[in-house]
Amino acid sequence: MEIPSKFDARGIESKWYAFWQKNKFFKSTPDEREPYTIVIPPPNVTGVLHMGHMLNNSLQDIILRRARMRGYNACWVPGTDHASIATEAKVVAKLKSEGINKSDLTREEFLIHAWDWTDEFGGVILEQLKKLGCSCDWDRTKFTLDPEMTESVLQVFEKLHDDGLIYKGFRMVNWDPEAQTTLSDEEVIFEEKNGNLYYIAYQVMDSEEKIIIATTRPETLLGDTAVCIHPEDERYLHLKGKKVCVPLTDRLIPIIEDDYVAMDFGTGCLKVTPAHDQNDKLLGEKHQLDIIDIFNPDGTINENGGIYQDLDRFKAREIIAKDLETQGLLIKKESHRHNIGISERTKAVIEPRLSDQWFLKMEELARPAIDGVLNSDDIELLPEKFKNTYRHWMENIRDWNISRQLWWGQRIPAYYYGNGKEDYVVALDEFKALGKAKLKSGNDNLTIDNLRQDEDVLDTWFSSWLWPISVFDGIRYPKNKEIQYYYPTQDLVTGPDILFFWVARMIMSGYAFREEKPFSKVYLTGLVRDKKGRKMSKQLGNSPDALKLIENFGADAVRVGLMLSSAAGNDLLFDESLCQQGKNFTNKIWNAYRLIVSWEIKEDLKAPEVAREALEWYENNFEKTLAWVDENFEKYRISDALMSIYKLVWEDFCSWLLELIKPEYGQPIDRQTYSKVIVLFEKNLRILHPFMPFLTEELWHFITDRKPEHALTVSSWPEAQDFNEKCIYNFELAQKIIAGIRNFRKQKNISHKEKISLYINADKSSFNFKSTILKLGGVSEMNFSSPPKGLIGGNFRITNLELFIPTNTAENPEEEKKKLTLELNYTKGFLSSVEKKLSNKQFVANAPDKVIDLERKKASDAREKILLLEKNLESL
RNA sequence: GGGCGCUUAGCUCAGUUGGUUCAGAGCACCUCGUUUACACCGAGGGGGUCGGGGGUUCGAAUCCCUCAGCGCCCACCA
Repeated sequence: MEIPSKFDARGIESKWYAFWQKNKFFKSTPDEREPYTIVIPPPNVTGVLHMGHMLNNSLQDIILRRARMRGYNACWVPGTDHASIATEAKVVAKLKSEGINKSDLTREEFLIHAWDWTDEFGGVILEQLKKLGCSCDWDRTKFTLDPEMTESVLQVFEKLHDDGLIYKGFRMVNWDPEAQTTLSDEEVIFEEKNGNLYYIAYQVMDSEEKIIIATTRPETLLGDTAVCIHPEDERYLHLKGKKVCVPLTDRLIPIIEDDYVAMDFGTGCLKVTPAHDQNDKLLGEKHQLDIIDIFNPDGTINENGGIYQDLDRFKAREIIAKDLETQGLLIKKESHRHNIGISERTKAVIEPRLSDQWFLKMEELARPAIDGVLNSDDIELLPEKFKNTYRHWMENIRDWNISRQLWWGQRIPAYYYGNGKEDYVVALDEFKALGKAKLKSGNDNLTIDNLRQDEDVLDTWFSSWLWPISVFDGIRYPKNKEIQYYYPTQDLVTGPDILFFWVARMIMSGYAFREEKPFSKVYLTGLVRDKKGRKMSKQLGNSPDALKLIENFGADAVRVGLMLSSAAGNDLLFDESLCQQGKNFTNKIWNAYRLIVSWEIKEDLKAPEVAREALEWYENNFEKTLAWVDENFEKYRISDALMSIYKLVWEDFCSWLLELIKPEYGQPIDRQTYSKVIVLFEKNLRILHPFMPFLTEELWHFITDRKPEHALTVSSWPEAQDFNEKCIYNFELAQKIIAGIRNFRKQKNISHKEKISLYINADKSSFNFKSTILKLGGVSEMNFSSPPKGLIGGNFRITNLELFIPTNTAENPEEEKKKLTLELNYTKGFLSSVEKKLSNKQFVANAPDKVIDLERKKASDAREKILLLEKNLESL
């Protein structure tokens, strides 16, 4: 049967994935083995695979596949996140395109649409992970809105509320006018933008004077309830106690004094808008100011804005500025760079807004999480530099706004039975709520109809922070077999962008609800960027289609391409050429296989010396590399591990071992050599398998004659053995000699087909890998002696060996002489510099012995070389 | 504004406690080579004042100071 010379990934990937699935190789149930657990960072249920997912999940798969091969009970729990705000925004947009407004729907109707959408697109991304080769236990797939997951979330809410950690507060929150919900502080990103600083004149009452105030947001003057000056600001002392008129209105507001005002910024005067600024709110509370909210939820001006009602906030800013100008109240306008908060999801400019929201007190929860990561090393954060960021955030942690004015998500289990602020109870369902409400109110006549459930839902992260526990149902059943077995999990692999959103909170929830860390190691990957270093984004269109990549290059190639240049924590500058490199590698392995199986085996043939040498070296070399690979895996230096395997297979196995044992064209190979090569090839496949699962599985079945239900996936990771360092060193010497010979041929224009003879000034008995040099150097005769006098040719050095190759072509003696003289002078110069160093008393006194020995050796080598060069010069 | 980190070959990065794995790897590049597994290949080669300056040391890519450039996180002086 003809084997194609190019490896075609397409045909085999789905075949092997189905095979693995059918045999339940990825399925995990608790048993007597040690578990190795990873929970997936759940992607957005309606998301599609992007480069970040590919990187992140390839890493998890590589780590987990190796663990599985090493005999652990490997369990990778997959799942998706309901991503309340992102998904709800998508559903709203879709409905809008069908002519349906969210506001026209009831909550129940909207949720039906949302679930339809989820059922239609949900899980697409999980199918895409299968294409990548991810070895998840799909029977365990979870969704953060699954009934039991939701129940866990509500149970946690109830507990935290009972413990007094969850409270309701009227606070300044981040309002997203686009999604019309509040956001947590973490969901707001700040961007430096150009804006204007407007200088506006406020007429002081009972005075001719006007007071000038600088602001970036003139439209908020509609909500001004005071003007504030510094109590010691001499410029304004005489205005104390007076009132000013808010421009464009007839409202009078007081001038108040507070040392919060910076005298040196703007005009030293501040307008106070308690409804729309955090600091103004504090000022307002301190000075008991009125609060005038001027915005509707969608960011338009409300009825408090008089003639400006219904204008969008940015339009209102424009028009108000213009009106001020016409009235001569806009003194000046200067450009000003400042930070603007933007919604992470919708990119809308955040509006600070006062409202009733639910908060979670964080300080107490943070304490064990700080200790576990920073003091006790209970959890390891990789790379370590993130420890600092983590510390800073945790030590300055603020209460978490967990309520969202959305419908898609877990509805807050608070039930109101009266109109008072505290007239509510928290319970898992309305029946339990009723009982509690009767008890709390003392009113036995309450019925379910008297209860109103809070309208808000919980922040998505309030369900995902429980993920490592709730996927094993450890909230509802803390003693169940699964959670006891799989928890704490081993590794968490995710991007640094969700360190606070998710990782830190999981750590807190782990200690809070299990009194134990959720995972031992956190591996934070870099961000995937394009080759120009720009973030990948839809707008830029620089994000390659992940599935297209798999189709074009094959999943193995894409995985290798991603891993080859992604050191932990470093951003990955992705370029398709990386995948090409991966594809070239798959092809190289494929062709090595083709070569091996093309050999005809002859049973009574004796193994040639050169094959014996090569195999001995490769066996040792393999063990050395394996030890290094294992070490890198322990340090989570996955790309380094892959690189050493890459070189082992491509250079050592293909370019050296196979070239050495390859029989002459058309000749058979002996059984012994063949069997050994197969064993070694199979070992290569095993260490390659976590990186390239499909290709290796395919080849493994070709070269082994195991039963069909066996698989490389569930074979074993090779156990590192002792190796002979000396053997490896000697082979390297032989490699250098061969390279020297090849260089020599090139210089002297001697074809590689032409046999040469070689003189080496070494003891024959101490010289290994003779046959290797004979074969790859094209050497017909090796003499372990100095060349006879008068022989024409050239010589060169490899470490401490002197080599001489006779040639037929006569050298130009003058040229040769010149070259030798040059080298002689150079060596003499080198020697004198070393001797000078050795005669330096300070050096001899302070340098360690091994350094001095080294210098002495350098000197003696140089002396030897000088002698040799002089001898050669003489003979010319 | 505060904190953290980075700067080594054309590109992406290694470089552990200062001293033989110290100037490295992969890719790219240049030269040569295809009846002989693979041109998605082979053999060979060039290429770096280790961001600049200063210091400590017998010895610095590595430690200290300083300057410059870049990146990240945190922080609502309107």
